[in-house]
Amino acid sequence: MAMDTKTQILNAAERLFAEHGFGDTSLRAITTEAKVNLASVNYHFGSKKQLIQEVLQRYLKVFMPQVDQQIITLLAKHPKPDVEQVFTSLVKPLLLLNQVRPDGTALFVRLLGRGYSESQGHLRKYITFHYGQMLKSFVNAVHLAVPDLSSAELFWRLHFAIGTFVFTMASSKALSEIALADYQQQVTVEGIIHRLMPYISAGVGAKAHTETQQSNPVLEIA
Amino acid sequence: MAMDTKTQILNAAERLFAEHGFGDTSLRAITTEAKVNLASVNYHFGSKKQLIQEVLQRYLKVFMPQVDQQIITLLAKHPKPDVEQVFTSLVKPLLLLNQVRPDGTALFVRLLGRGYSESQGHLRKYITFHYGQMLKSFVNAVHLAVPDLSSAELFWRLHFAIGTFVFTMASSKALSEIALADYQQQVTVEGIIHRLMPYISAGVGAKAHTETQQSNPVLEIA
DNA sequence: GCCCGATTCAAACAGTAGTTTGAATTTATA
DNA sequence: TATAAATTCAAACTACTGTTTGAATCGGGC
Repeated sequence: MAMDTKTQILNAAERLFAEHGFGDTSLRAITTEAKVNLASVNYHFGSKKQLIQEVLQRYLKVFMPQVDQQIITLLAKHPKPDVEQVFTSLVKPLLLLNQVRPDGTALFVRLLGRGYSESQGHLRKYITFHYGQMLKSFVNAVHLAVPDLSSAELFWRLHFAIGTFVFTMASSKALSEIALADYQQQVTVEGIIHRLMPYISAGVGAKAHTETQQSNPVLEIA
Repeated sequence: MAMDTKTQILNAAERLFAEHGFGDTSLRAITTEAKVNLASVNYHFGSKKQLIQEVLQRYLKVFMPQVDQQIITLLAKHPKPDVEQVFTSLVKPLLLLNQVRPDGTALFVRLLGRGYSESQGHLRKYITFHYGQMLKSFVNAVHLAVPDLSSAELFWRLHFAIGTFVFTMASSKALSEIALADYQQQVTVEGIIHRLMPYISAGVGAKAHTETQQSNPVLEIA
């Protein structure tokens, strides 16, 4: 059946993409793993680029509305949430992805990491375009938690947070291996996510340093 | 003269590597930019991989001893430094790289970002192998600043910090463009580095969360 | 049973990659 | 200046990429 082939491709692709990255995973590797013909990727998806999008979309369409829901619930209970509450509201939606696919949480966060590192902004634009409103709700919630930060400073802090998260997840396999070898720690993606929360929360919530410390005046624009 | 060709290749390579990444920069693009023959890369460097190493090595061999020096100086003055002091001791060595090459600081941090994201651990191993002792000094200094963290927790925190730094630097060009368009901020790499310090310091110094919160017992190893 | 659209398949295509070759040329040495 | 080594060069080589082609095959509706 047709749907089988399509799903087999998606499943094989996400595994290989997560492990080796998009650029270093060839369609031949995917179709071999999926036990389907090479041409079926272009038949069912049109191109490799669209395949990548559909791989991510399977998770994003579940994840983003869940986050939106969590933020609404959080703000209803705590109109002035603290930073850790806001970021922790990402955890449940992330763990829920294990119901989308076996090991879905780990796959998704690794794919996200790959996407951000490899796609020179394509993924950021894609998410902004398709989920712009939900993104804004989240940013606003963070701003409620750190009202003293300027919008510009918040922009930087959030991208620092994305960097922390995305890099850690993209490297999570290597890091887990080191942690096991050097510290006898058996690590799961879920464990890493929980470990990240205090770091990101403290970082985003840090008192802003002497703003515009060495920077030139910002005023040449009327 | 031979040295000219070699240097021209290094200069062209680092610029293109920093902008497009290692994988997406072809030797043909490098040799065209450097106005030298294609085969001269393999003649002078042996392979693309070795070229990448030499590009990084030009900075690492200056940067790492400088960091070592800074840490020694810091600990002499403050045997119990705080987190921000330790991380801020990276700033001067970073800025010094502008004397290695024009715009050297920006080039180096971007190359480092690319190296960490693209080379699946090769760069980490390379640095550990060649600069292991200096690395340990730095880690020890951080541990002095956050003595309450276990070694394992410190391991994670430091890799979170690397992630923050490396991702931000690899994306620095895109982020700067957004900051300019959306916030009329004229941003320099030096400015970003200073902006990172409070975030990273607060993150690494954050109180450890309920350690082994949901994790399974670690004890199946005798 | 036949037909038609959907799907699969092996094969080839066009483009790019890093690397190698061997002759031409430049540079240094004596 | 003659010789030998170092370097440059155009060209080809091998390998791999995503994509396309056109025929073979499959499945459901008449």
